[in-house]
Amino acid sequence: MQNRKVTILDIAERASVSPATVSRVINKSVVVKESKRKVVIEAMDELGFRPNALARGLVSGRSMTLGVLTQDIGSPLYDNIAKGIIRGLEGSGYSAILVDGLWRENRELEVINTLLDRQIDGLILIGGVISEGELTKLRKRIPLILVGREMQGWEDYCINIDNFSAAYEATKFLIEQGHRRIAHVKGSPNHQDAEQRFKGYAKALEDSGIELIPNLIFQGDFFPQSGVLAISSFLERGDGFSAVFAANDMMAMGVRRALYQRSIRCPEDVSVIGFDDQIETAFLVPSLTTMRQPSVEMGMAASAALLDVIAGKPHDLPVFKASLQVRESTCRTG
Amino acid sequence: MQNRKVTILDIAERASVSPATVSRVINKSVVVKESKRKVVIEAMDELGFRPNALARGLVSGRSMTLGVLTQDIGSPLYDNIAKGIIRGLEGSGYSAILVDGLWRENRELEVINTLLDRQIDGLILIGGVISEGELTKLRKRIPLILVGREMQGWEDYCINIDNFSAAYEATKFLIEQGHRRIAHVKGSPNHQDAEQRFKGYAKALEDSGIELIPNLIFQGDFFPQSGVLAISSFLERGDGFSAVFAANDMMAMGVRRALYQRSIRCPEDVSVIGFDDQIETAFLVPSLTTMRQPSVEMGMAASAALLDVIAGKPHDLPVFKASLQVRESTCRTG
DNA sequence: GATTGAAATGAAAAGCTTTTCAGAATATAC
DNA sequence: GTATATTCTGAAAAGCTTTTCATTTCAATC
Repeated sequence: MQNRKVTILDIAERASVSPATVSRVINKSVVVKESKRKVVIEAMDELGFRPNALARGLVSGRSMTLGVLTQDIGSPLYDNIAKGIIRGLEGSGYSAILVDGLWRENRELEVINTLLDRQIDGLILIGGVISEGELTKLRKRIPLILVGREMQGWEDYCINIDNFSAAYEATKFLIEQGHRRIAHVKGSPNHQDAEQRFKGYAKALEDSGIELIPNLIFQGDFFPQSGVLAISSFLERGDGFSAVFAANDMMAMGVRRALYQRSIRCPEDVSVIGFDDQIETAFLVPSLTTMRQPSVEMGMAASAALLDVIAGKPHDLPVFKASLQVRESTCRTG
Repeated sequence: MQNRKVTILDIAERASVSPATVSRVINKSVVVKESKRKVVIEAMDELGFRPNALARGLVSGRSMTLGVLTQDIGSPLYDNIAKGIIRGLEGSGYSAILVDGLWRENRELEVINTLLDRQIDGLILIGGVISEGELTKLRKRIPLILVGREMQGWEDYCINIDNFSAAYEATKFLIEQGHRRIAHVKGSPNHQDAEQRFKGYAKALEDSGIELIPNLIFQGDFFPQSGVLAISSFLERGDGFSAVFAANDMMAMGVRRALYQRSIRCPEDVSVIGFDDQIETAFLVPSLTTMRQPSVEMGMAASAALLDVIAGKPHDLPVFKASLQVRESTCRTG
């Protein structure tokens, strides 16, 4: 490790100017005479000077750091949102600290505190189970954007697709294909999007005069295995079904797998529809019909909006819509 | 936003002690008399004091922040490594800034500089294409761990599976199953692991006295689509094959998909083997035979090692081995 | 050439904490 | 009760930059 870091004072000395002037050159905050500017730049190059972000943040009050709270790194949807967020920061001078909350409120609050300690300038929450009360407190302290989650009266700062409508549309699509007995694999309990998707499913059935059969609802957890278990459960209980709507693609894969193991053909015997449109879904056999969620774009919108909020500029959020990707895993029935 | 942040001075005043004493209470660096300690703690609680990490980092020289350079957020393997890294930091007081290098050396060096500006205490590189020269410079400046990449003479700081041997084993497995014409879908050019996997494949053929057929090698990019293109290419060129070894699972899915579209059965007509063992692979139809890579564990080992290096303690890296997961996509031939 | 105003610059403070050093308080030994 | 060693504590410096404020420099005007 090298001896001592080169500071703005070293530059000042070498360029025979005051530290203040060096700072002005770096930040272009005030014009400095070209001759001095040049000699300062040279000095910086020669000494390989890089300003200390900690010191800058301390005095300026802007750390140029954003906090991003995701819930579970490695989950395809959230990773894509995070990717969009980080991509959207490119060229802005901001960096993101990524932490995960593991869908536990305590943990979420704890890691948010470590972010606040680091004097982040803004915060993006992806999903999560923090209570509205805590969120209200939080948003008073720091510029905040919510992705994949909604909050009453805070719509201008939430980025989400309408999960209810999207699930409604997915279910409606199955109904239009002639399906009457449509099973549903729910996402994790307490996940807002999972709840909304379930409600959209239920409403679509209701609007079509189809009775909702509790035996055809399975409480999953967004992992593929729960799709497998769901099929076991449905079959065991004996209520027939010709279609399954899974609250995400991974569970749909599990469903598909379980059908295959029991020699139930997809889509001829049972149609399967997923949610999210993970990149792999188009390559499955059969390829998966699913509701696409523009996750990367949503992430990018989140960071763009947050930067505007921080800068005190007006921001507007694009409306994101889920779109049905009809592929091979669904077909007309009866 | 609230008026002014509460500082250590406010606490000092309220507790009628010096700021130094407050600092000592916070850091437990020196014992302070119990009576004072108590009153300081009370003052902190009442005022909701949280120390400013920027100021701490500036004076102490330790930012308690690590940099993590991944290449492409959203890639299953790397996300799992990142997950392991972040998970491994839990309870250590360290946070991670995650940046992506997009497999472009320029970009990688640039984002590393922004990390260094933030006075990170250590750096983990996941994959990447930074030249060995630059790496050598870098490791003199800052504690460094490489994951998913190797460097001559720097083995103590690299965490990786032996991609060559793993690919050798995968190919050997196919050969033992009676396959002679084994195609290979390569990973992205310049990716070290992709190269190694190809070499392992080639060596296994050679050791078994099987000629390597250039027409049965396809240059992929780790995305599923290249698996599809690979099959087109193989078939077009007319050299028959009974097995395909894809350098990762996503390409294997593409391969599987393309076979299906041409009514080539898997595994009866063509066996397919992947690499990485993404969570979904066990649920595919047919489930995918693949080389498992313990990605999360590798990430956790990386942060554990880095923390040791930073602390000046000796560290030792576990050896990670890929393990073949035999599933349904492969079978005996001939 | 003196005067005025604008532009450029420097000195010093500020931002918040840790750490050093010296001094005060307390305990121990005689 | 004094001398000595120990334990605590506070003042001040240090860490590196930005920002304020005052001053200097310079160009423009009369």
